Amino acid sequence: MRLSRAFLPTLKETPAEAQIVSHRLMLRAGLVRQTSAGIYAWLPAGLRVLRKVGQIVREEQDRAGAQEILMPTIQSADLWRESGRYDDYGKEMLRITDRGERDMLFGPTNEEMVTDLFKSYARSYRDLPRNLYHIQWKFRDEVRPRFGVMRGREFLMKDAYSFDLTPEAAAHSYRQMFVAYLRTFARMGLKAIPMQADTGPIGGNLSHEFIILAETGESQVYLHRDLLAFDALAEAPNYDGDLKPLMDFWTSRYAATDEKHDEAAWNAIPAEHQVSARGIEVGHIFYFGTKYSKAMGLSVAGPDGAQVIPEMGSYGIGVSRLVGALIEANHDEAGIKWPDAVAPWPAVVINLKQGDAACDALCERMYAAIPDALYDDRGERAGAKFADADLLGHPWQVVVGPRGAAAGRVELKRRATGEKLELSPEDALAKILG
RNA sequence: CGGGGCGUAGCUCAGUCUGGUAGAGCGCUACGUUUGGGACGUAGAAGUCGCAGGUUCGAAUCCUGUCGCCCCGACCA
Repeated sequence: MRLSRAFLPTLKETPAEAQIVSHRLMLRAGLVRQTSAGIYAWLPAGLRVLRKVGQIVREEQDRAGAQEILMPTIQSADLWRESGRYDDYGKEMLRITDRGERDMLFGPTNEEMVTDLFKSYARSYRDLPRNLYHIQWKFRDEVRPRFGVMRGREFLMKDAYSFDLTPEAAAHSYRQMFVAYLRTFARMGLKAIPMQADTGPIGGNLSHEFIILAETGESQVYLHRDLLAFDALAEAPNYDGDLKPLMDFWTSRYAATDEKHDEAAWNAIPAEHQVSARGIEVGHIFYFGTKYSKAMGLSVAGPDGAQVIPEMGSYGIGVSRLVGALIEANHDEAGIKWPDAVAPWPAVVINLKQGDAACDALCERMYAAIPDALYDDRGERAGAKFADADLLGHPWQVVVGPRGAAAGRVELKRRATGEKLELSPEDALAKILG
């Protein structure tokens, strides 16, 4: 994409409504535009990130054996009356009436719908286990939206729903998602720590929140320092095998949010291993048994012919929230520092002197050689281009000036570290593409 | 939902107390000079002062209502 033709409206000053750093940078870098409280339009750069995040989520869900579907945003109130949640949900649910005076709603989540959907087809235990997910916009009419896309009213979420014959099988499905989540966040360059969460009426220990550490996090969290050194991508998991050892490993150190914090267990940890910080919840998984399957009349024939009510779990990842969270975790004074995996563009080629034949030629050559690169071919001054490049946070900046072009050299800057190298075009390409 | 604050040019804001018919910086357009970290000069374009009533000879300014947005708290992926 040539910047001279791109819809990439960057701002020098921060709009007054933005308080936290990710919100400020998302507005300044032209990633999103607020259209109402907690509702955002995604501009080209932001949409690219949103899609990359979603794609990583999708790949890891598929790898773990979940299957993608796409359910509607608008749901019938009748579905929610079956589970009893229509009255329970309160004003957070956006209720709509259609032209036929039917009660509808903009879905805040999809347990009812997916259970009803699955019920239409599942007949026998042979139809289990199954895990269905979708990545869809949700709406929760928050009393007080804030923090930009991290706490919006409309948000993009991946939600998966597992159906199993027995609690033991459901626990396996749960572990599959647990492991898939570790990999998903790690691939985005995030250290997401699983922390035990409230399980509601089911009990047990099958509910975890995945939390990343950031100064602007919404909740206080406590964890053992070892967890920060664990590598979620160290080995490719066998999703059909026994995942319990892996999950046990990840839950072997203390990690808790404020609500679940246990002072006694915390004090047992040597002070130098204690980490107390703010955290952002980016994922939440839980097992809830037959709550919805029972209420919605989902049952299948078991091996012995008797009807069995499937055990269910649900698994959420805040896809749009992650875009904000990624910025919270990767930025400096000048702007965003995108991890390679989610950057809107892998590199920007900065032409410091349009009209200089050698400069133009070398830029065109670099631009053509880097797949999906951005080319700053605007007639701006160098400082403006550098400032925009730092703000947009492209992982690599390929700076081509008249002196370097004449000598057959480019300057390669790594945004994450600030490291700058004078290289031949070939060596620069090797570093970027390597 | 309780408490507080703010709506004036694309963005950041001044002007409101003390009514007299709209300003600055940035951004934008044109031209010239510049050109490796958000240049300078000259000339321009751009606002029904959130909206609706009211008071007044006259309202961005005073009064009433209303809508929107933000912050703190309670709540939440």
